[in-house]
Amino acid sequence: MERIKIKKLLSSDKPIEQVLFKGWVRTRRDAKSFSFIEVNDGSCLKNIQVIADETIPHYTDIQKITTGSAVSVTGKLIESKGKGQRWEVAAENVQIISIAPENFPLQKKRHSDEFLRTIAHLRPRTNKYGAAFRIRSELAFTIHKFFNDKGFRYIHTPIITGSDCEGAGELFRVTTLNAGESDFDQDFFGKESNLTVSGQLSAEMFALSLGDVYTFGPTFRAENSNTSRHVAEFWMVEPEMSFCDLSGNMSFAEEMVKNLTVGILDRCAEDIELFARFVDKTLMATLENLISSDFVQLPYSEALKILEKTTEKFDYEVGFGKDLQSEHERYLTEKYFKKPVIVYDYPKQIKPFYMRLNDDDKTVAAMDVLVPRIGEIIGGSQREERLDVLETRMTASELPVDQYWWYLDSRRYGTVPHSGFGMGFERFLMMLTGISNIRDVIPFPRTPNTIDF
RNA sequence: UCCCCAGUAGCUCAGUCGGCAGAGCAAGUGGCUGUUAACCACUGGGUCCGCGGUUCAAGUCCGUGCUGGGGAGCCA
Repeated sequence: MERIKIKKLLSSDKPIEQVLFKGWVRTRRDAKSFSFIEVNDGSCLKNIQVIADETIPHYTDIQKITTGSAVSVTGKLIESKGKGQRWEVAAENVQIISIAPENFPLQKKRHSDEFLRTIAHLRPRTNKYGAAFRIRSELAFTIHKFFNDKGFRYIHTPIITGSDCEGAGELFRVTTLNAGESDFDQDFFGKESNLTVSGQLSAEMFALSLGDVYTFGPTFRAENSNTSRHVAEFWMVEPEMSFCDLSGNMSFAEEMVKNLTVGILDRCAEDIELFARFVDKTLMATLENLISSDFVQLPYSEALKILEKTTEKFDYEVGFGKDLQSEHERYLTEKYFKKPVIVYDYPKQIKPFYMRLNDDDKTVAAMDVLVPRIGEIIGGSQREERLDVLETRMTASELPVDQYWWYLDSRRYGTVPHSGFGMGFERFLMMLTGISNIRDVIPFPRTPNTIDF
């Protein structure tokens, strides 16, 4: 007999004479002449209830089954005689695959996220984390589907890079040298190399050949960040589009955020419901608001005016040339507009060299998408396509221009306006689930001083 | 890296003014029951985060280190 997933069993529209399924026991309760066993196989949030009557083989062994044990069950799928579930399985045979001893850490009660983080290898067996990682998987699929439907090509940009290209923070060194050796000529690549902080520069080359492209892969930052929104290894989605200006970039970001949210609400309704009930009571209202409202498009200079006018007290003052602080961003998106806000045209001195210089010579065509509770979820820009302007800005930023010869080539040969952005995959998951710590939406989080599992 | 808070049973937490180490859940035993975070009774379970100090006496006060959390910066 073929094994059936519990998700399929529970969605059956009629009884089934013979079924076989396997999974892990969440709880067992003894009645007078039989035992209730709840089994979960990870295919969905819900467990299936098994009725193991005392007349079935090995009943005394079945009574020793503990939470966490693995079982294989055959029997009949019947309508439940009890309340609380439509279907249950009248077992004909319950085979114990393995018994979890009494020190199994997950108990039939609520555990704290902090505790579960210390057993990250077991936490996907809980309702909440099982749901979170099913949603994570579905979101990845939905992203690929969205881009594929839009005619974008998926580009695998390098994980190991040869220079401090992106200039976005501290890098993780990649080397085969031994400790104490620092002669990069003798290193594996013959020069200094690091883990990537962004696939953007590579993606630009492919946007300028395949048209619309995206990358979706791991990204590494060696920043000593200790917050609920930062990890050293995370995943980023980076679309890059030729013949697209900042306005098109912003519209596209909004369309993508909405499309992915709608997709997950549709594909993961049951799992999202868990978060709406137990993690964030305002989740559904927040997501409905996100889908139905037009995102605000707000020039940086206008954002400053709003922040200067308000009576809200801030720890940091605002002013042209100063980047918006978290408190400013949160005020704009959570209190002032109460919906997602795209701030654009930032002062050039606080943004990287590759962002296109505006005609005012003071701002660049940058844009950040801010959402309530999370803050910045997307950062992007129209790219500087003019060779002379780009070189000037690189020199001003004291970058080793010669190392970027290949990047500059794209501006020498058939350069065109193009735009793109990076979206934090984990931050998007936080927004979708209401989970407040980024360490809880990635299977095995990497943070300063922590590389367990 | 900076600021703030916390660390007590397997888990969640209480512990008053410095004076015998506690509860619920979990585990074990027994009972009851179409139960559903089942229920009832009993039993076992402690390096009070580590180190140092003050004191007749420290879970409690002081110093220090470690770990975790919240906030900030950096950013996605």
